Amino acid sequence: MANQSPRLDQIFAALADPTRRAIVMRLCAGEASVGELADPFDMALPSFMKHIHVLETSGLVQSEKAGRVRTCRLSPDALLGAEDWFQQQRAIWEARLDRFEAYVMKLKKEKERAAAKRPSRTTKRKGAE
Amino acid sequence: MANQSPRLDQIFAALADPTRRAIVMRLCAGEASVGELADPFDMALPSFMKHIHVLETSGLVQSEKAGRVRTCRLSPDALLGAEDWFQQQRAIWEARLDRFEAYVMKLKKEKERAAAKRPSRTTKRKGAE
DNA sequence: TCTATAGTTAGCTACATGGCTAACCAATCG
DNA sequence: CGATTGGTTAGCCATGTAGCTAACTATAGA
Repeated sequence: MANQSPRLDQIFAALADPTRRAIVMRLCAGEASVGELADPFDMALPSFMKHIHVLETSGLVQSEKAGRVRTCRLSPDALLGAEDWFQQQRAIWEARLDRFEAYVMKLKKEKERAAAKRPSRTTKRKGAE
Repeated sequence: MANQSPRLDQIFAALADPTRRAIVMRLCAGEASVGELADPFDMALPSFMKHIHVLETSGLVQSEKAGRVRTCRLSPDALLGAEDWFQQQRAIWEARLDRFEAYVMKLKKEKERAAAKRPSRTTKRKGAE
């Protein structure tokens, strides 16, 4: 099953912060330096750097330093990994809904057959879950 | 833009914990009581209840009490909301890739035209980003 | 070389999180 | 009624997180 994945932990934890989500959104539009990224935020640089670091250890962002400027870019693989998790859950959920629907249909069929046998009785029932 | 959404904060924060992800996965397969949910975990009930509460305030899970048993179910809307966020980011990312690819194609065309003009020069260049 | 720029390191505070125990309701069941 | 079960409340503790300032390093530009 392997869903104890510390990678997912880190990715979701990283995305739980609006500042960090904003950084990711910004980087979706293309790479940028730390300074450029930090500019819109009313926050001291060291605080901001911590966010960058969290994003980096989660694998969502990569960066490299050239001269005195560090350029950050998105690592789309990590984003896809998290998206996959949702899709898996949705698949399971939808499979369950299908099964449930099938069950309801079966009930309905049975009810109809019963109604055909003794058509006088009103086919009313509550609590179909 | 509205991506300061505290709802997303809470959803991602909720999913950052492996215990809570496991609960969500379990609930994808159908509703369950607190006791049933807690059973697989080696954790005191009050600690476990905190996780349930986090999931509930994030909107991922709903629950109601009948008699002395509380039954939990998944609220698929919240999950979809988070999934949407990824899809939006991916859309932006892919649009950028398209633009970038178009840009590379343009460069290539230009290079070819240049090469046609003076075919002697070797068309070698590094660092196209 | 001097200065300004772009990050970085260190170290602090306040608060949130995840876990525990102990004690406490409130429905069931015998 | 009395005991059991299923959950809840209260309160404690250790650790993690988000922010800050101050001081430092290292490159780029004048």
